[in-house]
Amino acid sequence: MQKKSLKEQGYKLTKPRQLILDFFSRRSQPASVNQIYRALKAKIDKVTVYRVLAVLQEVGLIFEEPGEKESLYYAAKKQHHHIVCRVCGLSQCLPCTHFFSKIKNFSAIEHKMTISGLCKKCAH
Amino acid sequence: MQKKSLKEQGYKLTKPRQLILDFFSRRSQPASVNQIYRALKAKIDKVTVYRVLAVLQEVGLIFEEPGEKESLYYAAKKQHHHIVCRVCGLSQCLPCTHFFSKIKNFSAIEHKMTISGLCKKCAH
DNA sequence: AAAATAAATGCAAGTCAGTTGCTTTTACCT
DNA sequence: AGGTAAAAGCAACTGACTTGCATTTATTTT
Repeated sequence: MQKKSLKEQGYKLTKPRQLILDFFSRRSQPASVNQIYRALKAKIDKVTVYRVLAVLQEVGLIFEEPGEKESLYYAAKKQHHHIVCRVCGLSQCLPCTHFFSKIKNFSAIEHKMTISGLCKKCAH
Repeated sequence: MQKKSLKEQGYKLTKPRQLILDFFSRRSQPASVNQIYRALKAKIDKVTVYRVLAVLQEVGLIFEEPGEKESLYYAAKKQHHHIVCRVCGLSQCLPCTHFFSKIKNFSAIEHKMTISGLCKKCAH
């Protein structure tokens, strides 16, 4: 189960970490730092949100996502494709297998694709 | 030619705008705001770089690009696909027709694709 | 179960990208 | 050349994210 993973990798299972894991277990869409912070404002500091997200990412429990409006998005599952509304930032995930053919309720204007890896120089 | 386009669309052809257009005519790869600013530091203010880039983009002389290291990248030609080195930020453009089969000198780790458009709610 | 301790949190202050307001300068029109 | 609207420059601001440090807390040891 999820909660063991943190301990297994030598991290403490603290209240803020629990709260953010719970947040993601209740939510299927990606979330920005601010969305997470707003949801937990009463309970944890914003700095802590950043730090917890960094740890959870390191441990592989959440993943960074590209988003248009606010800069960093995170999600509980690694997903490679999404459509993002340019106006309100609404983000919808597309399973790879379905891809273009399944886009609904969106007038697609353009796409951007980035393949990140290591160039010859940096690959040692 | 390029320089007419600005005037044709009702914009003045000022020194900062010339300098940035020249910068792009000498450069085939995308550039970040800071790269542009560093190259022209002696001659124009950073705020001006931002404002000129906004105008040139509006007029269609340059285009925004996704980049990994510094946030905003601009290029003189609209290109949809690139590979970005996670370590040094080196960015290489892929003509759509060639795509994956042509990637050289890169060990691709993963890709991200974003289709941006308008969701039902925002499309009016 | 209580004390010890290393790690994590919270707070304050800092950095860095990008923006805004306002005064001065400049391209272009006559 | 002179007038004027647009653009540049400067300073100060915002918002995302980071860092340093003192306090708190989850786990270890007894």
